Amino acid sequence: MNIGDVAQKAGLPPKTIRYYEDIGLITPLRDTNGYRVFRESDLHKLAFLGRARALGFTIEDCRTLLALYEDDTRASADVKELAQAHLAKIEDKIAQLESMRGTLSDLVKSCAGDNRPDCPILSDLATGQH
Amino acid sequence: MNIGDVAQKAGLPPKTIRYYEDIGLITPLRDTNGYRVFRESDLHKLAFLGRARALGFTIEDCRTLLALYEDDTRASADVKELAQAHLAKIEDKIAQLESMRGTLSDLVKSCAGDNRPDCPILSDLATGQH
DNA sequence: CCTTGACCTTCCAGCGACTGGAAGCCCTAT
DNA sequence: ATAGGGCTTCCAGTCGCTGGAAGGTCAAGG
Repeated sequence: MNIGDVAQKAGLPPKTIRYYEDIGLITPLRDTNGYRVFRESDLHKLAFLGRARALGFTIEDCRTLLALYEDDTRASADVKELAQAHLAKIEDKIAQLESMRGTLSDLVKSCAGDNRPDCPILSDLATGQH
Repeated sequence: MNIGDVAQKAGLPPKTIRYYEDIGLITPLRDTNGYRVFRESDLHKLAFLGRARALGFTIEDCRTLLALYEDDTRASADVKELAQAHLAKIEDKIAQLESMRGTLSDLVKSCAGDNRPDCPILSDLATGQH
């Protein structure tokens, strides 16, 4: 398989796949013309990576997850720990964003949004007082 | 005021303040020795920027907000529009993260987290099937 | 056989918003 | 005189790609 095919099947852009090779996540073979040749195992890894990335794992997490996946003697506890730590970070970020949303939506509601210059959004930013 | 003082008062690291000068958000004066000299108005702007950044506005949004703030003839509608667009982005991001959280917390729950290698988290990543 | 166009290759630069570190000047206190 | 802290600039790195340039390769059509 060439990069275009595998990109389509894995749902990842060719650029991303080349990048993953660069950083050593995959190591496809090479044809005599220099083209990358992907095995089924490469495709499988790419799909794995795509799903892990879609869950928000960092590239380094993905590297670890792949290594765990390929290690028959892994302990599921290690995987779970990684996932839990990641989940905690996501929950932190959600909390942050929800706090922003709260403040912002209050501000938006309180702003007339007309031709006049008076604007509680700017006043709040200027003074930190609501 | 020197950069250290203003950093403390504005709650921003000196590095960030220098960066804000680099990109033209503020233009402090200079002492004969080359040190930056901050006026009250600079401090005020920095505090404004700190609050806007804390609400998640991009630097370019902040630039626009500052300009609106300093324009007596602004229409509050312009500010509101910017804030609303930003709010929408935040809500999108929250939705994304919540979807991740949902999947991840299911996976974490389903994983024994013991010494055995069997792990639904890895199976899910490998196959995309739960 | 030649051309066209789609694919592939590498390499370099840029995104956003800083942050770390090096090298060196300045100022104050002892 | 020296020690320390603070200030300066500049360069590089973060993260995960993404865009673009310059050029090689391949299959189909004329």
